[in-house]
Amino acid sequence: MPELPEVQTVVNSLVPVVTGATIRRVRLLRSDILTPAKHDLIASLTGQTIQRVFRRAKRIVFALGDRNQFYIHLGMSGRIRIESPAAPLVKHTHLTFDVRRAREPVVQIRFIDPRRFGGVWWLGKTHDDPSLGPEPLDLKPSQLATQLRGTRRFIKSTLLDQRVIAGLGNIYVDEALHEAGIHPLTRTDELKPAQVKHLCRAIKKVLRRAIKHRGSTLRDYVDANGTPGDFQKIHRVYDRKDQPCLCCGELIRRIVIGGRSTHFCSNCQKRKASRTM
DNA sequence: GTCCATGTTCTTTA
DNA sequence: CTAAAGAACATGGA
Repeated sequence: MPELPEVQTVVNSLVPVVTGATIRRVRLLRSDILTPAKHDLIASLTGQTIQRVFRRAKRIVFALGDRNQFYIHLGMSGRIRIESPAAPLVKHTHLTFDVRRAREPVVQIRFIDPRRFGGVWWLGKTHDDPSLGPEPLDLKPSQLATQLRGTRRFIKSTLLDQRVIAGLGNIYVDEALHEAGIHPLTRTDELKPAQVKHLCRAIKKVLRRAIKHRGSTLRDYVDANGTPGDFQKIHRVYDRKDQPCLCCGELIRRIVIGGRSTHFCSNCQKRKASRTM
C-alpha cells in the first residue's frame, strides 16, 4: 500500500494532531514488530513530547523533545489510525500511544499491520541512515544522473532501489516511466542525459500529483483519518493491464521485472533508446 | 485449493 | 566484483 505519496498523506494527517503533544499511555501489543527488539520503547516514549513528525523515504519519523527519534514503516499492509482511546481495537493492532495537546482531548495513535512487513524502529539520537538515497522531490537532474551512473540494471529495478532514490515503489516507478516515455527494460546506463532530465521531471510531476490526490487506494489504504486516496482513478498504467493507453490507445501491457509486476505502454515507451525529450 | 499483493532483505545463481 | 532471480517474511482477498 504505502509509497511516498501515501506516507506523506498519513504524515499530513498526523501533523495537526501530534505536533507538540505529550505522549501518555503506550502499549506494545506485539513486541516482535520493534527493532531493536530489546529496546524499552514504553519507557522511552512515556511522558515525552513529540516535537515534530515528518516523512523520510517511506518512513514516518517522530522527533521527540529529548532529541531521540523513532520511525514507523508501514510495509505492505500497515496503517496508522487516529482514534478515540475508547474505540475498540481492531485485529492486528500492534502499537498504540495516547497523545494530548494543551486544552485538547486525548487521542490515540494506532499502528495496525496484518502482514507485519512493517514495524517500529527506535533510532535514538542517530538520525541519519546512509543506506537511503536522496528524496525524489528535492532531486536535481545532475543528482539523479549521479545516482544512476555505473549500473546496467533495468531502469525499473534501479528506481525501486531505495539506496538510489528513497520513496518510490512499484506504482510510482511505473507511472513515472510512462510519464517520461521510457521503457522499463531500458538498461540504466543506456539513458541519455536528456532522458535522465526528463525522468527527473516525470518523477516529481507524478509524485506531486499523487500527493495532491492523497495517494492511491488499490485495496485498503487509508490515511490516519480513514480517508482513502483517489490517485488510482487517474493511473495511466499501473493496474491497467489490457486497458487502452490514455495517450495513444495502445493496450497497456503487464510484464514481470525483478519479480515485480510492471505496467507500460509499448507505443509511448519504446524499447529502443530513440527518445530525446 | 490457487494466485496475487503498494516492501524489504537475504540467499542463490550466473 | 555485479546483479538477476528467487525465496522468505505473514495475511487476506479474489
